[in-house]
Amino acid sequence: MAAEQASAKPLRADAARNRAKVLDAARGVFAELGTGASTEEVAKRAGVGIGTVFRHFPTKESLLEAVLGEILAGFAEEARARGDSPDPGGAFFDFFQLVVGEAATKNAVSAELADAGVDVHAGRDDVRAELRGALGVLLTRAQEAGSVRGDIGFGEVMALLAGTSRATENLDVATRARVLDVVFDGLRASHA
Amino acid sequence: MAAEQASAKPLRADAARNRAKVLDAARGVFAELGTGASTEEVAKRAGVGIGTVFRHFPTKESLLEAVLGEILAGFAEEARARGDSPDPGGAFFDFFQLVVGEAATKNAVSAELADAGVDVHAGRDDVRAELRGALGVLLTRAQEAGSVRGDIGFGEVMALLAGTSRATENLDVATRARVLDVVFDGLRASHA
Amino acid sequence: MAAEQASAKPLRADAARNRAKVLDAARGVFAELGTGASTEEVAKRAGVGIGTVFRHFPTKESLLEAVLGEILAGFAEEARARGDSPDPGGAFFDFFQLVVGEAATKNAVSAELADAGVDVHAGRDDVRAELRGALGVLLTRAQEAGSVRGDIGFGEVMALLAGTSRATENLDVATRARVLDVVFDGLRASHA
Amino acid sequence: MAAEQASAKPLRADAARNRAKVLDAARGVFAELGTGASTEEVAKRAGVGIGTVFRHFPTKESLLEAVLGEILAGFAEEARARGDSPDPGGAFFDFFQLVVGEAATKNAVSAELADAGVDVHAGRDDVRAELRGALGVLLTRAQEAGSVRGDIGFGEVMALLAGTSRATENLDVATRARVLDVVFDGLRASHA
DNA sequence: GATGAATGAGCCTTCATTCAT
DNA sequence: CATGAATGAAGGCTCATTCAT
Repeated sequence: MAAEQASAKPLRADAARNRAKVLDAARGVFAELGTGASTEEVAKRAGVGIGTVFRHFPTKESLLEAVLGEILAGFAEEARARGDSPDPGGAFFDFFQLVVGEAATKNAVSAELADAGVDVHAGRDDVRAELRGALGVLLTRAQEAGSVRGDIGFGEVMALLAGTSRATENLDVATRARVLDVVFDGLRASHA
Repeated sequence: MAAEQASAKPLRADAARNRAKVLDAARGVFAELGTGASTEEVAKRAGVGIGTVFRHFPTKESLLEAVLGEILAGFAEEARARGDSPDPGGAFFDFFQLVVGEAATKNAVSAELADAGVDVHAGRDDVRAELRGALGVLLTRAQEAGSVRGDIGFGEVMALLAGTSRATENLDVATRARVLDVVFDGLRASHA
Repeated sequence: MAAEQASAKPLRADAARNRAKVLDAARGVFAELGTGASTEEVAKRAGVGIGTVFRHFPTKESLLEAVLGEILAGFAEEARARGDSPDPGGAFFDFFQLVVGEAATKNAVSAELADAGVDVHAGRDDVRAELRGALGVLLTRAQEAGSVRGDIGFGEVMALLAGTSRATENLDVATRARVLDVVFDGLRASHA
Repeated sequence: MAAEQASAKPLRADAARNRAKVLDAARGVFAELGTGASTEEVAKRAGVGIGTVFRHFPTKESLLEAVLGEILAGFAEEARARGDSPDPGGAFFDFFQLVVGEAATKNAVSAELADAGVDVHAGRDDVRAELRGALGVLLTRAQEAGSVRGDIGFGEVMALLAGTSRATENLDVATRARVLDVVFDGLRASHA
């Protein structure tokens, strides 16, 4: 009654633990091996039977979605945390850099980020909405503060985020910094 | 310049024709269906037996590489054609836009473009060198003309090219234009 | 009537209730989905956990057997009820038709009926014996009354019952009636 | 040019041989182990790789259909061969017995026979049509000769065929003979 | 006793690659 | 050289059965 939290079933303690293990393993595996990695590999890394993976995520696609959801949720969280920063511009660019940096390590992140901008799969709309909301705040405030050009919206930022992440994936730190600098300058441009 | 058939075999006329058919088909198939498309599909579209595909490209990966090579070669060509433009800045941005636009249609292009920036696969170094040369000219001239910031090089441009292509793949035209505008502004920035 | 719990355990009230629920559900599920239906489905329909199903029926096969037993028991009951009919021939054919009609609805019935004629699985001999007894009475009386040919026994009737059920499963009513008519005429034949 | 025979591709000699081997193996495997037998088993018995089975029959279902088709075609052939017998009644019953006898050995036959009566799967309509034609002749002639009752058609006969086959599958010879006798008498019955 | 999460063998199917024709 | 049949590893997914809670 008090804290029901999620949606349907409370999920037994061990089941929840396994679900988390699987999700974690999946994140790692897909990051390292790409989304083409086998479900078996995920199971192995999670230290569970393959049946367990499929019990929690009845489809490979659903597993992918869940991973993406987690990532996006994490980003939304980060965005939210910066929502009332006294330095809106800094907060926005800080967030941008964080996301891109994340993608540098985990290969799959950017791939999935790309999907996140567009729609594609149902069910994750909630997470996407959250991210849209939190990032929207960041963006709007930065624009109002004059730190970010006013002629772009959520869609453009997501695309830039995904694109820069992708572009940056296998680059050395210095080059990555320069690329990011270019994009940042573009974002600042007073439309010119 | 002089010598045509780089390495060993002169390649009979019909063989060369088949090689070309396969390459064309592969380009189309991978563009439409992604790199996950089956080799069989390529053979079918090329109108040849699957054995023929494997005779010319002993591995699926080698076929992918060849396709990438073709794409890069085409881009190198385009870059070269703009090498002595009286408007260096225009030439550079024109080229950039052309590449990104191409990727908008052919999904696989950007995926492969990504690899092109870094090294990854051997054998394609020659094409990459050509592209580097031609694009280098475009970039340098644009920088000398003050149209592009001076603190970036080939690597950064390739990354931006790849990233923007990816970011832009599934966007509507208007959004795509805006994203491109941001990147362009970033590239123009007087270092800031 | 007298003795209820045949063999070992008295079985707690709720346990017995669960057993019944499972059996009922199984009957329905197998009838609708065929014997290939999953045990999980049975559990779901019964409103119990899958563990409960396996507690009562340690094997899917044993569950199948139990279902068959129930069906046969039901038939035995029907046969018994007609055992002292003043119209032995009518009783026999009436029973035959009843069984075949049942199978028309519940697909699995006939499949299992087939096994019932022969031996196959142990443990169900008691039910089979009951059916054999009750149907035997029906048959013998019908034969003595001259309504059914005398050169056949229980085995033949069971085979005919199973076969006709099967044959009749997916037929429209009219055709089914005609097929039944043929078999009935054959059963009546004075050996000829 | 001379004998094109089939439909699309002439099929290389070895390919045809393999197709036949697979079909034969499938027939045997499904007969012995039921239609639930694995495709792998079929491949093993045929002495080919599993890929070969799927090359010829892209789906397990298509393999099943092919097997059924072969069986039906064989029956159609037998029926046709008896089409102009001087003894129409004998021809009909002879054929009936032949089919039922076949089923006695090969378990799957009757299972598939059942489907054959109704429609179920497309593609096999041609074989079914042939059988319908040939058996139709047998039936009509037998009816005209007064050997078979006139109030039944192809559908009834197919159902009886399938049902009797099923009923008879695991019976000893004597019982089988008696069951068949009953059905035959029913078929002869002057409508009664 | 009941529950349902965990397990893993096994199934169908795809596809890169090889090789006889 | 071209062809396409053959191959078999690998992948996604299901399901009977076990066992900790």
